[in-house]
Amino acid sequence: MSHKVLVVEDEPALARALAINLRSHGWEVVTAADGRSGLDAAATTHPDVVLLDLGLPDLDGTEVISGLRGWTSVPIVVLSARQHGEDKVEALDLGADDYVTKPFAMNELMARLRAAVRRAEEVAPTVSTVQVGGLLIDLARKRVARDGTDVRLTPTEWAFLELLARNLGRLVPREQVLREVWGPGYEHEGHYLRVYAAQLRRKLEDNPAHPRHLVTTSGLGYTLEP
Amino acid sequence: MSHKVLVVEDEPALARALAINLRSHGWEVVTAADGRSGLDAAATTHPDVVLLDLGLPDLDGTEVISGLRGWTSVPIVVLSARQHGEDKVEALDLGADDYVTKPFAMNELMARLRAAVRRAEEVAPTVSTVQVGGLLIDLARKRVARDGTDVRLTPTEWAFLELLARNLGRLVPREQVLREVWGPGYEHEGHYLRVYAAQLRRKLEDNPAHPRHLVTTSGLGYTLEP
DNA sequence: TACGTCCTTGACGCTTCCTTGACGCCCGCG
DNA sequence: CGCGGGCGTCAAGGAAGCGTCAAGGACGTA
Repeated sequence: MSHKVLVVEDEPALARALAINLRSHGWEVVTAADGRSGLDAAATTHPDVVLLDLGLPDLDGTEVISGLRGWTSVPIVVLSARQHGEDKVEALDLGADDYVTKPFAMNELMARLRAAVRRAEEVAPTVSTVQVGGLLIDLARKRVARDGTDVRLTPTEWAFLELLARNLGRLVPREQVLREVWGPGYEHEGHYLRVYAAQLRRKLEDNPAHPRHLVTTSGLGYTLEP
Repeated sequence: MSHKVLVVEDEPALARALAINLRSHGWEVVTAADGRSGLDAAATTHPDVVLLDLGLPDLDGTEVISGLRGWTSVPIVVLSARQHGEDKVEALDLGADDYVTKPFAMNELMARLRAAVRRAEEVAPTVSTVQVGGLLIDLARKRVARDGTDVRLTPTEWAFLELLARNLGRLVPREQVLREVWGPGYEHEGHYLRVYAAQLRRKLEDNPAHPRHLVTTSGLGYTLEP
């Protein structure tokens, strides 16, 4: 299956070249043009690896690394123009996984990204399938089985459930659900949440009136409880 | 088996010479005389490799490379009169796989084309045959047999089926089918999907009205079920 | 030129899904 | 004690997607 890389790079030409090359090698690519949006993108898209240029306009590269390391262990590959060892050491110390110096060969960069993802997966293998009670959620095939038999979900129901499954056990805020399932601009359509949470419960819960897995936290959001 | 090469070359004499030589070496050859028709041809004929002359009348060669890399990872071998490294680097960075400078030896060109195809097949190893129920799908020979007897498919039907077969058991999203079978820009032509899914079912399913192999998931896409 | 193959497009009926509205419940707060 | 906001439920309307048939029309070939 294909992996997702977040490219944080402020120079448009290089960002574009990287995106094209990565896509042609089967990566799913998300780009951000500065540190702050890079941190945001990492939080919302959950990439498998981050490719981070140290020379950003808004934040020092080390701040971005710290900002990521505060909450995620996603592998970080640093890209830098500086030849010398000083901030290489600093970056690696802060928690970066690898370091590539400009100019670089695209082949080498690809190899290092692949290696970073591979190492991370050895430590914590990617789950393409999530099990919750009698529920088996197959993220790759976009399917749910309840006690062994397939359950039919509509596209929107699936998008909702998938989002919760990817954040298993974590509370997903109302606004994030609305934004990621219905798109930006729907952050205040709270009614949708209630309708679709009810539909999912009817299809997935043993007792829809007293859900044990798809739990509401009033005023905040929803959680898929293991 | 024979591979298909798309030759994008504006100079008629050279295009003809290339076509003759390639055919005599067992290649199936499709030609295009400018960038735009080259992109079209790539989308409609699905070559195994593209041989691209950078000096085209209508588009910059780099635009052609980007246009291809937006949706396909077919290997690209660039042909150029310019001796020096600048646009070589640019072409390779944009996602070209190899670079040949004019004048060139036909032998060498052949070897590089073969190598490009070989590398591509190593990255995405070809399972040469897929069996689902009474269907035997031979990816290498581009053939389908149903209960032992050959079934005639049109090129488009084949492209559709091949895509599903290469993702056996996985859901292939509507947009991906449209993009990879009809080319970029056709992502919203949902009607094509219905027409061709029906044709394939008529030819391949025991009961076309209740398909057991070519299954559609409403709003999402199609799956070839083992 | 005539023919055959195949892609494209239109029309129609049917099913599925999204959206929206109405209503009742619970709970905190004035 | 009444009120309002967030939540859960049900149902209806319309929009979008799906399956099918068939008629142009482009293209290559006899």
